[in-house]
Amino acid sequence: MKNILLTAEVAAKELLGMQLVYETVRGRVAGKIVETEAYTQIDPASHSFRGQTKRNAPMFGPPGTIYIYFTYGMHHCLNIVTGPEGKGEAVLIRGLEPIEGLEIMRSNRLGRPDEELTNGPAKLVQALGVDSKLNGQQLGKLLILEPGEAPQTIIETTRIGIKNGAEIKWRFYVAGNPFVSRT
DNA sequence: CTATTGATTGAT
DNA sequence: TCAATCAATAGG
Repeated sequence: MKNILLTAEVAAKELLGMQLVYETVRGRVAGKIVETEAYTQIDPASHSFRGQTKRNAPMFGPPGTIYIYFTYGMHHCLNIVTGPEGKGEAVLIRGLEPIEGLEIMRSNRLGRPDEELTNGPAKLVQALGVDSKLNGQQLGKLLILEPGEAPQTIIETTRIGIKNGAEIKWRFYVAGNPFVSRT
């Protein structure tokens, strides 16, 4: 898994087009990654900016560590740790194109049309049915990264929902894909 | 645009 | 201890 050994900024682009697969008791749920954001320790918007704490400890783990955090009192977001262990870098997964397990995703997000199953960081966590029990675990067991086709055009722009570091263009998405959270 | 919701953080 | 903040979403 060479891609997650790279710095977060590069890995975020490499992850676009790859498949995220979650093995559940109800079946396989999978989607293509179409939107990501990079966060590093020198980045004022990153959870790791002020050093390691109990909450962000998984970000300082080895590459391929899963970091799932709880925010706004109601949402979970999924990150994949990149770079060497101890660097505090990760890539936030913001958008997925559903591939497998559509029935499971729909049941996890009742009342939502298919286009709104996975077009946002907290939405895709809910659709996959990912549990905070995975926080701190390694990729490759329940949650798996599988190779895919690199997208033709990648758009680079500013990240969403942050104040500090807002000018840094570390949001990446597949041009024209309907499962990108915003345009 | 606002309400929602609770853990985390930094200031008293 | 208390108040502000927060990598978001849904509904009007």
